[in-house]
Amino acid sequence: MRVVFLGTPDFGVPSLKALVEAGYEVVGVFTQPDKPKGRGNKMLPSPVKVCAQGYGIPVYQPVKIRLDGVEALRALSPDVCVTAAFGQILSQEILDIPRVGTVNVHSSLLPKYRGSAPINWAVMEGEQVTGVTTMMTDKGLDTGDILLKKEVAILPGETAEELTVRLAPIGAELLIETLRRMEAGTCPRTPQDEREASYFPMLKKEMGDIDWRMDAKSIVCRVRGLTPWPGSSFQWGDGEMIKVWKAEEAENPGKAPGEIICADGKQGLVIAAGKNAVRVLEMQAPGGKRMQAKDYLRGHPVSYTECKVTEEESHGS
RNA sequence: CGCGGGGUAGAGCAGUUCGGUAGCUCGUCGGGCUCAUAACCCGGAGGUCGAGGGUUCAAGUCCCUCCCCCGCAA
Repeated sequence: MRVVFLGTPDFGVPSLKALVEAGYEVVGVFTQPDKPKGRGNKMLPSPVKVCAQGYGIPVYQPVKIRLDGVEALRALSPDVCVTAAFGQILSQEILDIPRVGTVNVHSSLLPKYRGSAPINWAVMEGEQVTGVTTMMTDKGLDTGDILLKKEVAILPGETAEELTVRLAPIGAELLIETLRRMEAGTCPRTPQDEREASYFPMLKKEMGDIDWRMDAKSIVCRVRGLTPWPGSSFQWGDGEMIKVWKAEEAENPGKAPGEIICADGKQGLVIAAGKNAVRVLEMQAPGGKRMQAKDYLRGHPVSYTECKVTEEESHGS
């Protein structure tokens, strides 16, 4: 089978590797163009590109595949296309190119958590189980027929970042099984149940602003789900922004949301929330590195008595 | 050359403006107090101040070069 792989971040790498190692003829890899990234604005290739080059597979980086990538893809005459966190929307014209169709590896139990950040949202919503799904891509956003699904438990305290690392190889395995069964003609294919469907939007930086009026459990879930990007942060009164990397629920002796219950090297940092309170375990100040809250507090005495409480601006969108 | 912060004891920091004996909190080790303790008291160990060069009677501090780390923005 001639396979064309489309993917961009780390999540896709195990799938690409699995394809190659399972003996599929990966004739081309599409990935997002290199972008200036990181300190110094160096141009950085996507993880999938690096992996593809390691195998000597031709790499294509159209800005918008549905506009400037169609001919390149057609020229590869793939039997099947495989996508895994590619990051670009495929047009019907693109979907019509591979003979068998386009298989997508999606990191949730579809039809739940459609959208571009399923892992983050599942964690943010406090789910205890999620998984990966392979599906036939169609014109809609994660709406195609489901092929195979595998459930995976979300561990207590696990962050989206950690879960992504665990899910990626599981997705790769499921992908190979899916292709094998498709070739054997034994792969199930079932339409998604729209009544069960849920869609969650792309992450935005503003989602990282901690709203101390929410209950502590939700805040902790968001901290986990928004790791590593955009991260969760709050502001000391009118002072520095602090990024929270790790937190847990704690008791609130009756303080108002945003009030600092304690902040010293011995007791650690505890801030009142809408319900209960949040104990910050790992934090990071601007310009500083990530560290244990107690370590931070030893060298940075805190004089504020409360944190800025997110005001007015209506959330959502 | 995108903007900016930083590297000082095992950890987190102060000290650098204006050169003059290396400080703080915690940890650690020893001792004490206590029914007891993550509490408290006393004492100790632990540092090529990121690297190299320069200026100087004298450099953590001033000058030059380099290495490494981090935040923002994308």
